[in-house]
Amino acid sequence: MQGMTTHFKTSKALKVKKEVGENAPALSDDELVAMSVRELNQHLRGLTKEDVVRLKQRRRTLKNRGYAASCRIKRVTQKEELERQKTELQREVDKLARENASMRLELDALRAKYEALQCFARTVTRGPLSPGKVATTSVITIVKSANHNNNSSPTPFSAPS
Amino acid sequence: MQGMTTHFKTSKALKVKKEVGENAPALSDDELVAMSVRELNQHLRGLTKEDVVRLKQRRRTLKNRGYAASCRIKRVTQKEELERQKTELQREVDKLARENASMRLELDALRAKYEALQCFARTVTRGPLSPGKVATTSVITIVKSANHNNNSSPTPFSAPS
DNA sequence: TTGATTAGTCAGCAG
DNA sequence: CTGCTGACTAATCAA
Repeated sequence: MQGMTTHFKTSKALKVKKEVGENAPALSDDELVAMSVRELNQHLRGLTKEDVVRLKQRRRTLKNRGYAASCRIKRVTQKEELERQKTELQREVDKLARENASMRLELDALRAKYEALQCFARTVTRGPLSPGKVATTSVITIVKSANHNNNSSPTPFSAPS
Repeated sequence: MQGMTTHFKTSKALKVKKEVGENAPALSDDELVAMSVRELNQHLRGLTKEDVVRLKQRRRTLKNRGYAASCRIKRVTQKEELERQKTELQREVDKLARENASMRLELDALRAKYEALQCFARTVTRGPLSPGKVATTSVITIVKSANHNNNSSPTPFSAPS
C-alpha cells in the first residue's frame, strides 16, 4: 500500500553527502539544545540512523537538564513566595491586633464615661421628681472649654477613681 | 506528583548476587544498609580487596538513596508546614477582622448614644443651673458619683431616632 | 565517616 | 514530542 507514494527519488546519488566528517562540525551542547527541530533535521542529513538516534537522545538529555534546573528554581521560588505571604499575613495579624487593643481601650473608656454620664443624668432628672432622694455624694462641676467637636482627647466626662 | 512507588520496596526476588564463596550469603540491600560497620566487617572476611571496596560502595550508595528519600520527605513536610501556618494566619486575620468590625460598630453605636445623652444632659442642666451664659461648648464633668446600680443593658437613655 | 544537599540522569506522565 | 517531576546516583559539603 505504501507503494503509492512512488515519486522520483532516483537522484539520491546526487544529493547525498557522505562526508560526515566535514559536515558534522561537532555541535556544542548549547547549540544543540537551542536548535529548533527544523534546524536539527538539517544537521541530521547524511547521518547514520544510529547517529541520528544518538544525537536526538543527546538533545533530549540536554533538554532534560534544563527542565530539571527550572524545576528546582520553581521549587525554591514557590517556597520563597510562601514565606513572603506568611510574613505578610503575620504583619497583618499584628496590625489588626494593635487596632483591636486600642479600640477595646477606647470602648472601655467610652463605656465608663457613658455610665458616669448616665448616672449623672439620673440624679438630675430624678431630682425634680423626687426631692429627697438625690444621691448625696454626687458633685457636679461645669467646666467651660473651647473644643467644639473633639470627642476623645479632653474627656469631658470623666469617672472618678 | 504522586503515584510513585513507595520508597524502600525492594524486590527481593531480583537480589541474586553472585556468591563469592560459601561464607558470603548474598546480602540484600535492606540487610546491607541496616548493618553496622562492625557487622559489615564480619561479612567482609575472606573477600577480595576489590569485593570489599565494591560492597562498601554499594552500601554507601544504598545509604545515599535513603538520604535522598528523607531529603525529599523533609522538603514536602516543610512545604506542608508552611502552608498550614499560612492558613492558620489567614484564619487569625479573618477572626481579628471580624472582631474589629463588630467593635467598630459597637463603638459607633455607643458614641451616638453618648452624644445623645450628652445633649440631653445639657438641656436638663442648662435650665436650672446656668441661666444664660454657659455657652454651647460647655461640657460637664462628674467629679464624684456614688452609683451602685450599674446596669448598662437596658439603656435607660437611648438615642432618639 | 555519616548525613544532607545539589545537579544531572532517566522513567514516566500529561498535554 | 515537549515539559515537568519523582527517584536514583555521584559529588560535595558539614559536622
